Amino acid sequence: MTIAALKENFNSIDTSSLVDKVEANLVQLLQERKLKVGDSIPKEVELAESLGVSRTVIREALMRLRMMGLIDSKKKKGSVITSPDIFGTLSKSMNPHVLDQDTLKEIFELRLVLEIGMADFIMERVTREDIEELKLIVAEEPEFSEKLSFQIEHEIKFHGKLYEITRNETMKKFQKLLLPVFDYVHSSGLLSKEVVVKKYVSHKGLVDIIEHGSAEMLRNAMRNHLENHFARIFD
Amino acid sequence: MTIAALKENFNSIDTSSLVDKVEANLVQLLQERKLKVGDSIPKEVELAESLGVSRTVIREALMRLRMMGLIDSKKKKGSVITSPDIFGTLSKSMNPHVLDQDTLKEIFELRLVLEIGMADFIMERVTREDIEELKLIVAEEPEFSEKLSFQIEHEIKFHGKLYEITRNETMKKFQKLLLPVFDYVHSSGLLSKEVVVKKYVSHKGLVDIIEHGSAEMLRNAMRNHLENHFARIFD
DNA sequence: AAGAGTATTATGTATGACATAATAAAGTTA
DNA sequence: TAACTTTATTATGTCATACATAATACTCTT
Repeated sequence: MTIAALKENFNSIDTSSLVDKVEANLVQLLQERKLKVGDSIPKEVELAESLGVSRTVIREALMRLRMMGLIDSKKKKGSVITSPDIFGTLSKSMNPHVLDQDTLKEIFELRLVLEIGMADFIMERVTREDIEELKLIVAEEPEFSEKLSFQIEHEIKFHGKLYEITRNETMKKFQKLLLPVFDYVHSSGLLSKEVVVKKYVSHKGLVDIIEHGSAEMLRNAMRNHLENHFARIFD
Repeated sequence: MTIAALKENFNSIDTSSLVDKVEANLVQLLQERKLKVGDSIPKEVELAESLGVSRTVIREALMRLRMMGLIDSKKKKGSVITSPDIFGTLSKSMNPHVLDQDTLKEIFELRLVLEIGMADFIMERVTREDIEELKLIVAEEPEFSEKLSFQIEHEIKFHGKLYEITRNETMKKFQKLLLPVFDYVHSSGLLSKEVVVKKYVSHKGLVDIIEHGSAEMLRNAMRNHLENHFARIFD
């Protein structure tokens, strides 16, 4: 047996706590029984008895499930299955103040990646109504002289609509999560370079392409539109 | 006051439990003190005393922080600050078996978005060594006749390397998270359409572009490379 | 039969106790 | 003195019990 194999073996000895096991147990139970949303699971004391552990352990395990968005606990009612919201969990830790700088920058980049990459989904799923709405939003675009908060608000509205067009709820939620971080990185002095407020492809330009262009064109236009941000990242 | 405003107000009445408050309190404490990784926080009993709640509540709150990846608890040592791993939290709930079908499909899409969108970061940050490594990986590409598991393994290796080239750890972790889901959706009968094993831009083609082409070219090539997947999603 | 009041129930909180593992301290041997 | 072993300490992990609280079910009154 090699050293590496030994270590592997050593690491794999069961170091998990009781709560860990109970948690795994419960998750397994949930997926085995194929429970529907709204179904309720056994009471804490029942679980404690049937699994042979204290209610404390059960409670901690249930709390984890709750944090995972698998269940929701109500007094008297007990715990019921809920549609798991993967990003609900994340939203807690996605706090600019608790994340280190490197991670913050990386999240900033992640947003750029998303917006460029989602072009195909926008072009595939955009409707007549979406385009009309986009045009409306663009029409309301604040003047360059107006308050910064207005401009940011408008930015969010426009790009938020783009996410909506993808008809991908997960992506939309993800964006909502990234937003405060993006904002934070953008406005705090985290990025060395200054903001160059050159005008590249405008929102209007993007809408035109969404209406008449192709996915490929949209990708390129979006890349150009985001040039200000990219310029701050790359040398 | 409008109905909506009323409801807003109504929802905002403090319905949070003690644990919620303590949790918020602790998070605030951590960010205020600007604690470094490795620093330890007060013991459970101390916290319980100073905040005037039971140890039970403290423990539940600490467990949440632990799930957020903010702290790590060791016996005797107490709890210490850790570099928050935002996706560590997610990995638990990112279980194909507990996610509903719609979410699974959306995650499938998310991966496609990422791979197309990250072209700029690849082109910006790729090194000579990366390209050599990519070439090596491509050279090892299994024959079309070989076992499917080999091909999948190779896929993961190649695309994993691409994520690595972005030098974005967060993105890489995110991909690692998405991987099992992607795999699950791909192989389970979740997508209506069959897999069309037409050959589009190959891995080798992608490497060529990374070596000699532009970000724009890479985006288009990647889109083409992923056509098999897109075809299964779009009608 | 509708409403008010009461009982029940399951989670939320509090407390105290012991188990366990990691560390520190003390002691032992070369 | 240094290295090793044993013992003590400490903080988290687990357990048990009791009471608080809120949501539901039940009963009684009118």
